[in-house]
Amino acid sequence: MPVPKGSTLDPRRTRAAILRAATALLYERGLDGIGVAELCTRLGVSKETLYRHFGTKDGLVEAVLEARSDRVIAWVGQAVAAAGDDPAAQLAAVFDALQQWYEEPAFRGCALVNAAAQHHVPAVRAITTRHLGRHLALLTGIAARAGAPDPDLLGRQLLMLVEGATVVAAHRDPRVPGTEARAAALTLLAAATRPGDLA
Amino acid sequence: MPVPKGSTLDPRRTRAAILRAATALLYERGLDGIGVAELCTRLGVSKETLYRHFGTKDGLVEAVLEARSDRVIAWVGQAVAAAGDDPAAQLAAVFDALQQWYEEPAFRGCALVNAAAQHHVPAVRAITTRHLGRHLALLTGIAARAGAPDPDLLGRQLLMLVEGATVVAAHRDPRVPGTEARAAALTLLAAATRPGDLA
DNA sequence: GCGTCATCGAACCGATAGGTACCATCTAGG
DNA sequence: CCTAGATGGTACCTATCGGTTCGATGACGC
Repeated sequence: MPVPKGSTLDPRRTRAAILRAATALLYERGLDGIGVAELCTRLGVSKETLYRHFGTKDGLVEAVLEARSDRVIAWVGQAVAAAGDDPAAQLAAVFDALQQWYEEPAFRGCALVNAAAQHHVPAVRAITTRHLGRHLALLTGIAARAGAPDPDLLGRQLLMLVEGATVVAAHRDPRVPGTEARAAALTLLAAATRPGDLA
Repeated sequence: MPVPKGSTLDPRRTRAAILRAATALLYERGLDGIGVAELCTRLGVSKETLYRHFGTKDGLVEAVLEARSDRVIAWVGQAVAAAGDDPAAQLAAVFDALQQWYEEPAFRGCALVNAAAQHHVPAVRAITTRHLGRHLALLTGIAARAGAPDPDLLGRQLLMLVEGATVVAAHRDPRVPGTEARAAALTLLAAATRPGDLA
């Protein structure tokens, strides 16, 4: 039965629904781990609809990744905003949020970084690079507000902790990396803002 | 012409040659980015030979990853051994070696982590987890020799820096992460071994 | 020297992938 | 109401992939 009896028939809503459902499936199974056919049946969507909205599987993948990056950055940004004005508290909030993410049963590492490891295509790599850039900007902002003498440097070091914690959480015990990375991050922040003490 | 006129015909040597050449290709193109057919032509090896030695493409992949893990760990271990007895110098040597790696034109991130992101298969994940474990043991050893009160914790934090630097180097500027991660690592080490100063 | 074994090259196979075409059917807007 | 557009379902196409098989040929151990 084409067009089930009580359906909504709103292209934008359809597109958003596909995007949301496809995000989870592609993350869980991997970009090449699920075909368009199965994807469609799981989404409850016909191939024609999917291809009309996204043109190609790569188009869908890119849209999924863009949306995911937006969501992640917004999520971390909210955690920071909810942490008040103290830069150290904001930094701690970032890693607390990460730890919370790591403990989700579906956690499989950073979707963007994973995607770039799978599709060596420039488009995907560009999205991932941009994602890391946004993450970096967030961390650099915290470093700057904390009065670090070189906020860009400290921001990059913090980004390494974020990404490293994510990798370790994905491949080893996911219960501790966020917390332990948080401690490391706070140590780096303290050392940077008290230049007389160390190194 | 089967069996070219001046060839060596030594199974072990053939297997090793396949392994070595396949490692580079699979790393550069991705595990699913190159098929067995092209792999064989590039290797100058027939399909039958490849399948007789490795059984299946997954078998080849696993052998490649195992060998790569061995090589990487040995390489880092040598860098540590060459750095003398000072734990801080050993730690610095690790990140210097990493930085050197990042600057190779063919650098594409950690082959093991990339592989795990591509093949969600348990066998590959296990190899990657073991690889991280070996890396962790190395770092924990340095932490212990430095007199850190909780070498396991510091080791895991250092591992995060290693993996994070690798991710950042793969997706952003590869010229600085090693050096900057090295500085962060030394800061963590100093903070851990001087508990009175911070945190 | 002779048989065994390793190897190449090529043909071949079934499965599956991404993508297209067509049509029946339903909603949405006027 | 009635048309236009969105959708589901299905069949289909072509390319490619992993893997198998076979015969020809040469190296190597005995």
